[in-house]
Amino acid sequence: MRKGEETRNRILDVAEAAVLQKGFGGTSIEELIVETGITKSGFFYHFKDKNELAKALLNRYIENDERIYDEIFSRARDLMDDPLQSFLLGLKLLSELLADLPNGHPGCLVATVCYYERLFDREIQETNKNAVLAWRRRFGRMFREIMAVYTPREPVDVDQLADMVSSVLEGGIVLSKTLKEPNTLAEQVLMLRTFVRMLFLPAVESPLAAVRHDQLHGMAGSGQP
Amino acid sequence: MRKGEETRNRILDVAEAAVLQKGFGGTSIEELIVETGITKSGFFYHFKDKNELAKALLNRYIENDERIYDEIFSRARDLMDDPLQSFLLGLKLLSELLADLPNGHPGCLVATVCYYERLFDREIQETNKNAVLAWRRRFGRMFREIMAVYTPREPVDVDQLADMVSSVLEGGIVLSKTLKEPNTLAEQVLMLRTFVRMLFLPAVESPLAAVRHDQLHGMAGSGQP
DNA sequence: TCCCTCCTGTACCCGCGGTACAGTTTTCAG
DNA sequence: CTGAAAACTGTACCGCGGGTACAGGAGGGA
Repeated sequence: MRKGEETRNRILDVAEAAVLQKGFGGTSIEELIVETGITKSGFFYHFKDKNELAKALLNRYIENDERIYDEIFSRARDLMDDPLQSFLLGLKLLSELLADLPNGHPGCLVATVCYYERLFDREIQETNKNAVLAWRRRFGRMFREIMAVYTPREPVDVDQLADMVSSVLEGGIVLSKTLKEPNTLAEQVLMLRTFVRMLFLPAVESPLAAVRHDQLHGMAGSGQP
Repeated sequence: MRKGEETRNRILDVAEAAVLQKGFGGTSIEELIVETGITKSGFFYHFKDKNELAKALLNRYIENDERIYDEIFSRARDLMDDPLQSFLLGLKLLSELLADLPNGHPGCLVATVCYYERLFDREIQETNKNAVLAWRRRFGRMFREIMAVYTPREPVDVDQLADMVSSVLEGGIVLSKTLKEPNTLAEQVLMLRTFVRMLFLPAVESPLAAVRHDQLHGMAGSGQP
C-alpha cells in the first residue's frame, strides 16, 4: 500500500522530467521502466496505459503548481497588507524562485498537453483547460482586491489582466527553454511586475510614491547577485 | 523539378497542421502519406527521415512568420510616421489578424520544437533559438527607435521589453489553444499594447492624449464584432 | 533516344505500446 | 505466526509505425 505509492511517484518523477524534455510521444515506456528500475509488468500494474500516466502526471503537476502559488502569494500577503504591494512582492518572490532553479524552468506540462491535444481524451483536455481557468480565477481575485483600492490608469478587463500573468509565464518558459537562458523567464516576470506597478501606481510625484519606487527598484536589482 | 516542389509543399502543409495538433511524436508518417495521397517511398524520396521533415517544417514556418511580421509592421510604418504610434498600430493590426483566424491560432512550431527538444539534432535546436533571437532583434530595433523619441516612464531593458512581445504571443497561443477561446490571444496582444502605450506615453492630461485614449479604447472594443 | 526527376510497389527489420496471464515476493492486519 | 491482499516479476506474443533496401515505371526535357 505505502510501497506502491512510492513506486508510483518514482515513475511519475521520471516520466515528468522525460515528458517535459521530449513530449509525450517522444517518451517511451521502455525508458521509464529502465530509469525507474521496474519491469514492464510493474509499470502497467500502476498505469493501465499511457493515457492514464498522462492523466496522473498532469493532475500531480497542477496540484504542485497550485501549491507553489498558494505559498508564494500567501507569504507575500503576510508581509504586505496592501493588496497591490502584496501582489508586487509575490511577483518578486516568484521571479527569485524561478531565477534560483539551477537548470532553468523544466517546462510546463499544461503547455505540453496543449501542444499534444488530439492524442489524449476529453478528460485530460478538460483538466488542462480547468488549470488555466484556475489561474485566471486566482490572479483575477488578486486584481479585484487591488482594484477595490486602486484605480487603474487605463481601463482593463480583470480576466484579461489575470490571463496576462499566465501568458507571460507560459511564454517566458518557452523563451527561456529555447534560448537556454534561465534568467529570461525571471526577467519576464519582473517585466510583468513593472506593467502591474505602472498600471495601478500614480505617476511618481508624491514623496510616498517616490520612496516606494526606490524601494521596489532596489529589490528588482537584487535578483541576480 | 516544379512538380517535386509542389508535392513537397503539400506534404509540409499536411505535416504542419498535424504536428501543431499532436506534436512530432504524435504525428505518424503513415497518416501524412494517406492525407497527401502519396506512397511511403514517395515520402522518403522528399525527406530522408522525420528529422529532415522537422527541419524543413521549422524553416518554412519561421520564414512565413517573419514575412507576416514584416508585412504588418511595414504597413503600420507607412501609415504612422511616429515610431511609437506605428508600433502601437502594428500591435493593433496583429491582434485583428489573430482575431480573424477562423479556428484560432493553430499553434507555434517554435514552441512545439521547444517542448520536444531532445529528439532533434543540434541544428534544429539552433534554428529554433535563432528564430527567438530574431524576434528579440526585430522588436528590440523597434523599441530602440521609440526610445530615441520617447523616454520610458520606468527604466527598462530593451531586450527584455522585446522578449515581452514574444512571451505574450507564445503564452497567449498556449492559453487560447488550451481554453479553445480564439479571442484570448488577440486580447493578450491588446493588453501588451496597453503596456507599451503606458510605458511611453505621458499621463493622460493633454487634449491630444485624451483624444488618443478614447480612440484607442474604442478600437479595442471593435476587435470582436 | 536517353537520362533525370519523381515517384510506385514490395518486402522486410526492429522498437515500442499494449495484452495476457501465471507465478513470486512483500506487506500488513488479525 | 498466518494468510490474504498488494506489489510486483517473467515470458510470450501482437500490431503499428519508423525506417531501409531496392527494383522498376511514368513523364519530360536536351
